[in-house]
Amino acid sequence: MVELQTHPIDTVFHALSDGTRRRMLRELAQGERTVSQLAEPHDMSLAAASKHIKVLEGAGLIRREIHGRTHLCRLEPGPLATAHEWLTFYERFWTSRLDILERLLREEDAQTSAQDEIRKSPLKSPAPQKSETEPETGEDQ
Amino acid sequence: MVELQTHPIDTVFHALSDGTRRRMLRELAQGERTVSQLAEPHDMSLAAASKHIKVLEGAGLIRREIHGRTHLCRLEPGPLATAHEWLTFYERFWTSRLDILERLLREEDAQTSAQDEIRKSPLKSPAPQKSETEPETGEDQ
DNA sequence: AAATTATTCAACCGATCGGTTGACAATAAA
DNA sequence: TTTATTGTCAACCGATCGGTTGAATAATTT
Repeated sequence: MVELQTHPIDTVFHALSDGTRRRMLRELAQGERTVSQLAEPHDMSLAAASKHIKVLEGAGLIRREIHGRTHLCRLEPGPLATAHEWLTFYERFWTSRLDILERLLREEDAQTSAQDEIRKSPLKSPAPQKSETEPETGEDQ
Repeated sequence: MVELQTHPIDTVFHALSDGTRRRMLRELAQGERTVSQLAEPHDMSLAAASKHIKVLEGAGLIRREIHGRTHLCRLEPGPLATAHEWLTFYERFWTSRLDILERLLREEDAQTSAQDEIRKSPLKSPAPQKSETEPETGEDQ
């Protein structure tokens, strides 16, 4: 048993990296659900869904209460807050006006310097550079 | 080639689920870095680090500019903003006073109703229930 | 031209992932 | 007491993950 340290946030981000599990969280945002209620919309065996739920539970994203033969799950927002906080560290990179200006300058620089030698100067961008300043969709699930 | 749809945010959360990659992002928050600069602090082969960098690139979290034989990487905050936004949906669950009250009531209810029958009422919590209201560490990496 | 440096690629490895199936345990309903 | 219902468990499967090594590529230095 080696058990090399796995940071808790590893398991949170891992849990969130699966669409099925994200949909389950969305469902739980509406209120408590049993295991079979959570499983129902997903095209997979109950056992598979049960595993997903266990992953969410392992990440601390949900908690379950056992009432007789049914297990009631509810959202546990703590780890989501932690992940949110973690990402907030990078907020300045997508909000700061300075940074936007910086990026624009870099792109402009890339265009004008497309033909000159790239020898010692460590900040040129000769790559194809498709205009991608807008953040991607976000969407459901 | 089946290629079942993988949501972009899947790859973002997956990229973030690894400590090595999160440390690389932190490093890139300080400024641009070459592949070997990013690899250096990590106890693994350059090839392994290179793979991590490719994962980050695949998730759109970084972008690289090739200058001769060196690859300069820089942070691309868009996907981080997307993930942050995604998590923001759940913000009300960890901020709302109403929700805190709700949770407190639920815990109190659990204590007082520990001995009465749990038959038809769908909102009882008889589980051991260790007090966990505080969000976990957050920390570095 | 030869040697060094920066990086990727391809093949391989064991571990983990996401799914299946079939059996099982426990509760609830007939 | 029998029968359903709810959910887990264990074993298995192919795919992906995170790492290795050795070779290849490409640019720079000597």
